Amino acid sequence: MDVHSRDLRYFVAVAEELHFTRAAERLFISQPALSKQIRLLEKALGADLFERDRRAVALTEAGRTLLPQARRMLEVWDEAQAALARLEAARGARLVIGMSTSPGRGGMLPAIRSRFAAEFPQAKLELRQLPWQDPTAGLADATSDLAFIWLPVPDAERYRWLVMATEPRHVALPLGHPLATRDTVKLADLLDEPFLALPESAGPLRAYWLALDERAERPPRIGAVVHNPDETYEALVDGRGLCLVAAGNAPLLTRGDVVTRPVTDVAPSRLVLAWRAEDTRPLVRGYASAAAKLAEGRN
Amino acid sequence: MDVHSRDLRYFVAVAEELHFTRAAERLFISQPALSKQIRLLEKALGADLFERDRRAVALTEAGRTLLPQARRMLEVWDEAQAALARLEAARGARLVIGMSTSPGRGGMLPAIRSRFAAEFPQAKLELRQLPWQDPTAGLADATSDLAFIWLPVPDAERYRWLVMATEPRHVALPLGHPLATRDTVKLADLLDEPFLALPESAGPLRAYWLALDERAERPPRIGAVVHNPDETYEALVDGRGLCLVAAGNAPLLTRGDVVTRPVTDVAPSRLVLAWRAEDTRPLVRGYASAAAKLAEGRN
DNA sequence: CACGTCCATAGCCGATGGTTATCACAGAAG
DNA sequence: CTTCTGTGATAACCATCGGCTATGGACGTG
Repeated sequence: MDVHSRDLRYFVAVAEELHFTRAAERLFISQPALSKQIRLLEKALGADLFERDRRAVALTEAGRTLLPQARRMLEVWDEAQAALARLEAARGARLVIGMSTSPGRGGMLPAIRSRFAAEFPQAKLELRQLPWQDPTAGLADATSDLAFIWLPVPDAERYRWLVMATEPRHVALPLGHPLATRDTVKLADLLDEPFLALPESAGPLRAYWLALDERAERPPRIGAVVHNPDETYEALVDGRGLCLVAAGNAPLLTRGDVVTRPVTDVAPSRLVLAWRAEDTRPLVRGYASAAAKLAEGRN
Repeated sequence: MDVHSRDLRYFVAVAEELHFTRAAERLFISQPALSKQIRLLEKALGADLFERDRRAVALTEAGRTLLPQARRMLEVWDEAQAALARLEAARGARLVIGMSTSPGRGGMLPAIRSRFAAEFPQAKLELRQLPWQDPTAGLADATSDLAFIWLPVPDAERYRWLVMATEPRHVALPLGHPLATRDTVKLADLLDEPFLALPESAGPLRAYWLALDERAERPPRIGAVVHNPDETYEALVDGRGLCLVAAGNAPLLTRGDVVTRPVTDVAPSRLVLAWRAEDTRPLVRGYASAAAKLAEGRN
């Protein structure tokens, strides 16, 4: 009998959560899909793996027998992929990491690099800053292999990602602005102000940083379109508008006559490490999993 | 990235044969299907596994890296299934082995039993002789879990099997029959004789033992319909007809006034151990693989 | 008793994994 | 040189699989 490693992942997830709905969430699939797959696995094995007792899910003896074996299968496969990744690395493979804004945030980038290098010492990494016309920082046109970008990602089903930071959004203003005297502001305070906007090509991300969804019927005035941190800084001190910015990106703008203030009633922003869904090269996954271990440690 | 163990089996087969067509045969799939799956695996891994050089197929470095890991994955899965099978056995699971005729053949049955018992000491085996109305010896109605039967199996896609013996066919005759003086006979010698036939319900198997395909335009005369070895023996000594019989089954009939003679120009018969394709219970597979090891040893 | 929680079922749909038929090409044979 | 043979790749097609949403039914709980 054959198995799909996916089904083993599903099984392990349910065995760990002992809760189908939660396990399904963790696996990013629907609960019925998970139920069905587990049922099919049980049918294929000819043995029940879980005892569903209306209110509780428990492993059967067969489930307890299978669990360590399933984990081992998954480990062996991980190891196989790592071996292939090391081979790629040894052949001089190079990974291009794109970013929309420097991830900064207390050495996140070097921390990932060192974890990654520990496993794939020979792999080469190349970092690229990309202008904001491309909200995927080079993933879309495959000039980057992975990218640090902001949700929402356009064409979301084409990508996979890992949330690296969830941060409140601030508003950036020139020092002389009346709101600069406040400690915090509300979105309502900003609705009549001109905004700096991302280029049209940024799609839903442009809307997101203009808080379009949250400003109800009040369309924003666009003071300027900006393509990188420097342009943004200049537009701010010029008084051409203000803009929302992730708390962690505030340092990029507050270098002289610009300050940022928390906006207390907008949804926080999420910085993610993303890659193309169809790009299953082990080295790419290797970088992602180095980042995942780090993100885990931080949470 | 996920894998299907089937794809790993395919990969290992090609790596061992270094020949797609032969590997496909071994895997019981078509060559294009195999080519496609290997291509997809390579694509998913982002690395070529084979170098196809028109006349030769060779492993790439990535292929050589993956091969031992793939084997290990498959081993771990085998072990997982064996563990589940042992669990089933420990719970008192019972396997029913049906047979159309006693397999005999120098202790094949005890040999399989002892191999099987070595791995699953607690499993119970039950042997059943079934009359010839059912050419699947109880598989069709699930009263048997595995069965020793003869090809061709009706509804072939519902079953899987393992060839346990390939044997020339003899003709069984009463001692006084004119052909009994010959050492061997040809099918042509038999075309005008009345034949003992399996019941209609035996389907293609009835046709097979009447050699319908091989007698061209000469339909057989049916002397009697027989349902088990005893009936057959009696019909033979009664002179109601003669019949083809696998060499290994000759001892069942040659107990007194019946002899058998090789028929030199009919295709040999194949005795198989069969089970239902959808029955993937590890214990069933365990019995089959005990039989497989034995069959290997014999060939 | 009404409600919420949670797993199962039903119906639907695109992707996957198989099939057969055919191609393109290399080497062997004539 | 042409033809035949063996091999892997490609194309077109089809059933099954793995996902989704919507809904059901059996509990505990307020």
